[in-house]
Formats: sequence, C-alpha cells, structure tokens
Amino acid sequence: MKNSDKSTNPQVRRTHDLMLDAAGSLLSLGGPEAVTHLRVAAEAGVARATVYRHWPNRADILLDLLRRGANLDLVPPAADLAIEERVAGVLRGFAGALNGQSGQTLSAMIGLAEWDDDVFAALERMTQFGPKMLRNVLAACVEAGELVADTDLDLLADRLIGPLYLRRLLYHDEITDTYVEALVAATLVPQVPI
Amino acid sequence: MKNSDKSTNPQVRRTHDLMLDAAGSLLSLGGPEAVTHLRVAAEAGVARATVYRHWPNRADILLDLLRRGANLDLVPPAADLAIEERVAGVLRGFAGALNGQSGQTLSAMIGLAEWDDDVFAALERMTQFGPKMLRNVLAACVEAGELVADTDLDLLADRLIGPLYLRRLLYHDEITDTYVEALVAATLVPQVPI
DNA sequence: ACTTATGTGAGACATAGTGTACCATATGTT
DNA sequence: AACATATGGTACACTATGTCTCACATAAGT
Repeated sequence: MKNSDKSTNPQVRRTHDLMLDAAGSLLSLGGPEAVTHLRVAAEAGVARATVYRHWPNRADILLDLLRRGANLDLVPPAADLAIEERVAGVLRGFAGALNGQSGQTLSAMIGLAEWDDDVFAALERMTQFGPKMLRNVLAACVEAGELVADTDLDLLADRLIGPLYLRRLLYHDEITDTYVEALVAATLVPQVPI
Repeated sequence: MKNSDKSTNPQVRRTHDLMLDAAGSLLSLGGPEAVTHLRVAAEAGVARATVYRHWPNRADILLDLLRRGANLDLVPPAADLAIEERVAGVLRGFAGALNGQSGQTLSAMIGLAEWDDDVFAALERMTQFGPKMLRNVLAACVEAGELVADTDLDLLADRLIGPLYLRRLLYHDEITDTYVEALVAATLVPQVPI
C-alpha cells in the first residue's frame, strides 16, 4: 500500500463516513457536548481508538461536520430577473440552509470559534460563501446601473444577511419567504441611477 | 438562621461571587468548555461540592455569568437629538457591550441555547433588552412623524441590530462607531412624513 | 497468490470531570 | 450561648479523554 492516499482508501472512507454520520446525528440530537469520541465510536460501531485516529479532539470532528454541511448548493439566480427578485433568490437559498441543519451546526461552531482559531478559519470559509455570491449579484446590479455606483457593497450585504442570522441564531424563528421579501423590499429602496 | 435568604447571607454571597469571578476568568480564557466545576473550585479556592451546591451543571454557571454581564447600562438617548443621532446612540451602546465580554459570553450561549431551553430563555431575556429600547426609540420617532406611520418597527430593529451581531459573532470584527453611523445612514433613508 | 504497508479492533492505563453522599467544622443569626 | 445553615474534605461510581500496545483485517504492489 505504497503511496496510500487516505481519502481514496475504501476502508478509510467507509469508517470515516460511518463515524461522521454518527457524529451528525449525535450533534443534532444533543448538541456539541454530546459529540464525544466514546459515543461516536459506539454509535458507529467502531473502535474508540479509531475515532481518535481520525480526529484528535472534538473540535476537529465538528469541523469536518461543518465542512460537509457547507455544501449548500446555492445556485446563482437567473440574470434576467428584476434586482429585487435576484437578491431575494439568493437570500431564500441562504435562509433555507440556515433553517436546516446548517443553522444548527453554525450555532454550535460560533461558541467554539470564539476561542479556537482553527474553528474560526473553518467558520469563515463556510460563512463567506453566501455573502460572496450575494456581493457578486449586487456588483452586477451596480454594473447594470440598478444600484448607484458608490454603493458600499460589503455594508449592503451585511444589511441583507445580518437580519437572517439574527432571526435564526438569536430568536430561533424560522426565516420565512415573507420575511425575506419584506427585508429586501425595505433594504433595496428605489434609487436613482447616476 | 431562620428565614435565611440565600442572597443576603454574607457567607453565601462571598463564596458565590468568588466562584462567579473564577468562572468568568475561565470562560474568557478557555471558552465554555473550560468552565468545569473542578476548575472553578480550584480557581476560587473553594470545595468542589460547594460549586455543585450553587449550580448543578455547567449551563447554570454560564447562565449566571450571562445575567451578570447583561447589566449593560444602556441609557436611552436624549430626546432632543436628530433621529439618526438617537438611533446611533442606542446602537453605539449596544455595540460597546457586544465588543466587550458580553459578546464573548453571548457567543458561548448561542450554541448552548440551541439544545437547552433554559439557556434559550435566559438568552432571550438578555438579547431582548437592547432591541426593546431601540423599538421604543423608533416608536417615538413614528409618533413625532420622523418615520412614516406604517413602518414595521420589528423589521427595522432587526435591520439595525442584525448587522452588528453579524460583524461581532461571525466576522469577529470590532464594531466601530464609523460602522454604526454608516449603517444608520444607509438604513434610515429620508422618508416623507405623512 | 504472495508479500508488504497500513488501518482497525480490543483492551490497558493514567488522568480529568461529573454528580451524589456523608460528616465534621466554620460561619451567621437569634 | 444556642441554633441553623453553608462549607470543607473525602469517598464513591461513573463517563470521557488521550495514549499505548498487539493481534488481526484490509488494501495495494509485485
């Protein structure tokens, strides 16, 4: 087994996926505290030592879970829609992810990221994906003259995304389509193109 | 010691404060995971059993820490200022709390609140304080005709507060006065009174 | 098919933390 | 001074961490 690539070895992939599934169900049932090497091993039907071999500590397990959950298949909206519809489309996709398990995982990570730089780096990668797409859409709107040229895109993206996080993480309210549309309507006030 | 009120007994207050101080420093150094009964006892120079007598589990310790940190002395702004200044004043006070230890404690609680209803209830009490004051200020603005009468106050409050949380909790950026003012300027667009 | 490299299973071990129980002692209250 | 209560200290059973060792299973190269 020279030149063994851990990610292509079927045995490794098998146990890895088994354990990650177990960890995922433990997380969504009991929160980050419930994700222990012992329970993951028991749940996955795997030796405890094997869990330690894949992830030295709890944060690394959660990190992997986060990476897996980060596959939010956010598709950019069609370019021929009105600006409000394009922005709302991105935000709806984003809201869907937040409403689901990604939101739960995110909740768990925020506390860890405050004291663990590796977790924070992973969190950044995950959370920058949505805003980046949004900023691209907004930049296209500026190009098309649908937004004034001196628009602060970063701030505008924050103003569109911030309330969604607020609702999900702090209020524990589901982000409805109605909310997204009201938010977009209030935020994207009609502006006179230059 | 008939009719003993635990909160007035000096011995109880002393040990309680000692332990809470210890817990606070453990939290800010190592995060929620570092706040164990064992370490709090050691750090406070107190018997381990005493820590358990005051708080049966970790969440209760953090809850008390949260309550103590919730004493954000947010003073309502003077009523004779311009609307932008009043709103910005509230938000600056809020941002100050988020930038400090309250933000750190909040980070720790969000993950716990996702799976612990008691923690969520406490989190709600803490996080509703700021928005409530903001809504009061905004309601006064509507009364004074500075905002149109059909303004959705809850949504507007979310739009003002959401970006602050986003910056602090997800981006780990300090919330500067400049940011607050840009946010207020962008959000409170000039409106025609009815 | 044979050999080799590597991953896994199973168990031991020391350590940290949880949660409860007990009793002697210290501290407040009356 | 007498009483009530909180604390200190210790023991116990349990869960979890993190490391280690060795036999066994699995995958890859020849």
